Order: sequence, then C-alpha cells, then structure tokens
Amino acid sequence: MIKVTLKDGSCKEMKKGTTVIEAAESISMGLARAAMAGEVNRKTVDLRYQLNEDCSLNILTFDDPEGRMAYWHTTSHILAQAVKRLYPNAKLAIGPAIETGFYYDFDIEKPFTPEQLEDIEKEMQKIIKEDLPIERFALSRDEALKFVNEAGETYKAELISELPEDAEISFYRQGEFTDLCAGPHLLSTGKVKAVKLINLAGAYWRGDEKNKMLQRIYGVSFPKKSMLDEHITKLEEAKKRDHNKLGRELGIFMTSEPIGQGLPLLMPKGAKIMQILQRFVEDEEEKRGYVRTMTPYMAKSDLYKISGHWQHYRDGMFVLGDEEKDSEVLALRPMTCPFQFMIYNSKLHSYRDLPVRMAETSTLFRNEASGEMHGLIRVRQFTISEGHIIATPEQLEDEFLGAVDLINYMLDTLGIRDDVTYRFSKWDPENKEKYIDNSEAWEDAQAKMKKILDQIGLPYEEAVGEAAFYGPKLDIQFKNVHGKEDTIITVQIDFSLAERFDMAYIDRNNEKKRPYIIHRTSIGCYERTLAMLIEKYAGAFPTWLSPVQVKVLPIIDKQNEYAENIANQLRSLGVRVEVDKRNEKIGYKIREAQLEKIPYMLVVGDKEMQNEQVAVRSRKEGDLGPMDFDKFAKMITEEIASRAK
RNA sequence: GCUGGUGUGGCGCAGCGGUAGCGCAAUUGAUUCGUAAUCAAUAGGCCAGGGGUUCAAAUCCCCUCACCAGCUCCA
Repeated sequence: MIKVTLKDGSCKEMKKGTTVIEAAESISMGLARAAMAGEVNRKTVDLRYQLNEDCSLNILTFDDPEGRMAYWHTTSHILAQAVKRLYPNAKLAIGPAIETGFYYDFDIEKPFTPEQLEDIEKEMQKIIKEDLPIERFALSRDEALKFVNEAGETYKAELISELPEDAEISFYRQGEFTDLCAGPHLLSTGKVKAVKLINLAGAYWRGDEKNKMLQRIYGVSFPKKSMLDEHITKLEEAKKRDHNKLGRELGIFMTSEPIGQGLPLLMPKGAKIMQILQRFVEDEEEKRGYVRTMTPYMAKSDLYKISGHWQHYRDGMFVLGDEEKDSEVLALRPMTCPFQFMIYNSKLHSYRDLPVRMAETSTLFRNEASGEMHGLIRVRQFTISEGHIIATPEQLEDEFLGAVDLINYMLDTLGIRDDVTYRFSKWDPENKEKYIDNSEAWEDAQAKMKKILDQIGLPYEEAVGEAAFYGPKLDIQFKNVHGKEDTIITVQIDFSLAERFDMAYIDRNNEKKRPYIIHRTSIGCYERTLAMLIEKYAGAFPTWLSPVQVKVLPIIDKQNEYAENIANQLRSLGVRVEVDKRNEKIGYKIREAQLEKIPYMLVVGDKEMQNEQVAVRSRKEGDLGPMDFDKFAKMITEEIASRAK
C-alpha cells in the first residue's frame, strides 16, 4: 500500500499501481467523470499513470489550466483523425493545445477550404460519437522511427530523430488513428462534447519561414454546448471592441488605398486624443528632469552604419536614393537613438552632468513587411515617446528605476496597469549573428537588469531571443482583443552603442569613461497606445481623454442661444464641447451622443434656461437631473484635472 | 514576405452571366417636441483598379492594390 495525499490535505491509502483515474473513482464518480489529467507531486501526468509510491495527488478537471490542455490536446487528435479519414494523403505535423484551444498542422497538396472545414467538423462529431478508447503505448526510439516511417509520417520521423537515443517514446491510439505524443490525454474520444473549428491559416513547419508552409486548423472544445456558445459570444463581444473597427466607426482614424498600407490618417478626434496624450507625456517628462530634442526625420546612411542599424535592419528602412548610382543615400529614421547621441557628443561631459535625460516626441518610419500591418498597432509611420538616459555605471540602477516608475505612473493614469504584463527580453546565445557579439557584456547587462527587476518586484516573464541587438529589454506587453500580445512600452539597457558612437564622460579622477545608455519610452508608440485604449475602454474614454467631453442638447431651437452660451463658458474653462442644434427630438440627439460615447450630455430646455441650470446626463449613469451650471462646471473641470478614470 | 478569406453608394449587407437593390446614415420639406430612433420626399454607385473570356461581366479567368485572420518578422 502507498500513502496518497490529496488536494484538501487528507491522506488516503491505495494499492501500489493504482492509476490516477482509479484514484479519482475512489474519491467520487463525479470527480472521475470530470477528470482530464492528474497532478502527481506537482507534475502533470496522464490519467493512466500508475501511483507506485507515496505521493501527493490532485485530479485536474476542465477548470484547471492543465486539465483544459489535456482536453484540447485530445480534441486536436480527434481533428487529426478526422482529417486522415477524409484526406488519407495528409501528413501530420504537430497539434498542441494552446491557451485558447488547440490547433493541428497538416501538410496537404491543396489548402483546405472553409467548406472542407465543415466536413472535418462533422467527421469529428462522428469520432466523438464512436467513443473510441484512447490507449497509450511506448516504443524505443528505433521502433518509433520504424513505426512512423511505415506510416509515411515524415514530420513525425524528424521529431523523433532529434530525441535522445535512449528515449522512450509514447504514442496514443484511438481506433485506427495513432499519433506520437507525450500526452496527457483523456480516456476516450467520447469525453469531448462541443467542438468548433475556428479558422484556417498557413504556418511554417517549425515556425521557420525557410521551411514548407503547412495548413493549420484552429479549434476549441468544451464539455458543454452552453460553454461553447458562451465562448463564441465572448469572442464576438471582444471583436466589437476591436480598435480597428471601433476606431474607424468613431471617426478616430481611417486608411485610404492611394495613400498606402500601414499609413493611417488620424482624423480630428484621433488627433485630439493624440495631442492630449502627448501633452501629458511631455509635461510629465519635464517634471522628471528630461530635456527635449527635435532631430531630423532622415539621415545619411553613414549614421546608421555607425549605430549598426544598417547592418542589422537595412531591409526595414526606407532608403532614399540608389546606393549604386548616388554618392550618398539617405534613410528615413527608424529610431531616434543615434540623433540624440550626436547631441550628447556635441560637448565634453563631466560626471557631474550625468545623468542626461533626453526625450523626444519622435516620428519614425519602418518598412514593415506587407503582411504585418494591423490597424494602429503595426504601421509604417508612427510617433513614439522616445528618449535616452546617459548615465554612469553607478547611476544605472536608479535611472532604470526612474524609467520604470514613470512608465507605471503612465499605466496607472491611463487605467491600464492591470491589463499589461512585464517581459524580461534576453538575447539568444544560440543565435549570435542577430546580436552584438560580446557574450560577457550580454551576461553582465542581463544580470544587472535582473537584479533591478527583482528589486522592484515586478512579476516578469523571461523571454530568450527577444532582446534588441544592442542589449536586454524590459517590455510592457498588452493583449489585443484577438488575444495577440504586443509590446507597448520598453526600457532597454545598452552596453554597446556608447562604444560605437565613442560617447564618454570624464570621471572624478579626470579619466575618460564609457557611460551606460538606457533607451526608454514613457507611453510607447502613441498609435499603438491609442489602439490599446480604444480596446480597453471600448471607445468610451475617461473624460480627460475624450475628444468631445460635453454635448449640449437644446430641446427646441428656442434654447439654441442659451446652449451656445453654456458651451462657450465651458470652452473658456478648457472643456471640449459641441452643441447639437439640429431640428431633432431630444431622444434622438441623446441616442446619437450616447453612440458617440460622449461622457456628458447637457439637456437644456426652458426650465434650465430660466434657472441658469443644465440637465446633466452621464454616459455611464444616465439622467442625473438638473444642476446649477456652476456646479457642473466645477464637477467636470475637477474630473478632467484629476484625470479620473 | 507566406497561407487562406474579403473588396458592391458614408456604414452594414443582398445580388454571383442578361439594363444595380435593401436597411441605416445623408439632403430637403413638414413637425417646436423633456432623456436611446417623428413623418414624408429626394439624392447618391464605371460594383477596389487594370487586363482577358463572352453577343452580354458586379457575377467567369489573370494581374495589381487594399482590408481581415494566422505564420514569419518587429531596432
């Protein structure tokens, strides 16, 4: 007998060799029905796993992330089985569970059509109905290779051949279908209930664009139909917040075919929000000791050759002129660093001058690949709250902390602190040609950064291979409505460009020293941040950010003059106001203002006119009733000044 | 850049070989009205652009451009 400690802390004696599912059955049949996988001594295991010694056991259900993963992973096998039944020539690549469901990659002569997707889904339903038991078996590496080669599964063979020679390789079989897989898996195909194939996409084998493009099918599944319906509704709701749709509907931005891809036009409302953000950032930077620069939008290739951008990012730059024919070529700037470095180098610096904090509201140009553009998130021209801190090694830590503090202040004020995650982006020592080659300096800079991050106590995730070519980064990540993560803000430690630009300061002992450089943004790229704010607030911005803060709605034209008067008084207080003088009923005017997501509507009729009042209607709370105008003016100006959320 | 999908009046869509339609918005007129849509009339489109097939193309084929999702990339 062995002792098994359960989740609630209780201890249960079981026979040696009891499987996880048997253990679950001994607890309750309900739990056994819901069981998707097990967790033994904190490691996720299959339901078929045998308990051979004293251990802790937790039964994972669909409510546990790992349980859900097992459920979705099994569904991906059902997908693969259905595809093999309908298209026996399809070759299997990989089919993992992901955060939002699962996918499977196939190599098939002709890409799938959406109609075929329906057929595949139907076949999956059949497989579920057949309730095929899922069996696990293991083979030696050689046996496994023989097995998949006989089946003609060349992608699987490639995967197996890279495993160590003594590896024991597991397979899962359901009916006529067998797949190489580490598991865990459910016990039979009938455990899967509601399935939906979501979309089709191309994906390179092993994520490398040099490899063949495979056909990827994404899907999701749930133990109950109602859960699937709920999930689909949620996806649809999220799409309604899509900045790319909402931003256009609300007249924030537009695109135009003759202007070109990745070149959005900010319309009056979008430009107003941008200006508000920009003033906010610039004022705050000034308070925190930054000086401003304004540097050229282009430079000779010579500059980028010094920085290394010409070598690393030539393809991503808009080059003006022909390198073959012209004696010199210019390029639109893809970043501001070398320009600010030139300003730094314009004089000799004492250690007493440092740190130098330079900021610029900087328009940049990057020739993103044609398939990359997305609304305001990935564009070819954008404006960034760029800046560089030149510091002595002793100052590095404090300056880094200061940069993070500024960022967190921005995130708090915008009300998005809880919507972001922090990523510590490191270099990839396996891929040296992507980076400045100095292993020692990399490890040193990363160690310094890690120390600072740990000291602040930010909950960060490490990401290998995400560093800039000149140094490690702290990236602030935001997930868009489609669940895709983008970097909005970044702080980088640069140990190498000071060398390339021969930047220096004179220390206490009258010796020339290399400074450290921190590349940082306050609010990131304005366009991207705007996109994020649209999605966060579903277009209903906090009052201080709203392009139109108040709409005055006269009930009939008799009150137009009073309405204008009210509007002008508010304008003189710095409030952004419009008056709706159209000959429409009040309900209609309210409806339109509400759809435009304007924070306050002021209804004015005879009663208000007589009493110097306004009937306030809040976008959030509806009719607030009549209020003295002065009181409303005080209320809204305070709300704006405090940047209330 | 790659895979797939989409492109029809300002917006949302229908039409898928036989003279371009609906809803909303817009404009004009009437209505002077108290918290999410007043009534009526009118106007608006070389069906993304170019080429081809056909007696005939929004509709079929080819190319280009743009938009969407995914992959790859992202200083």
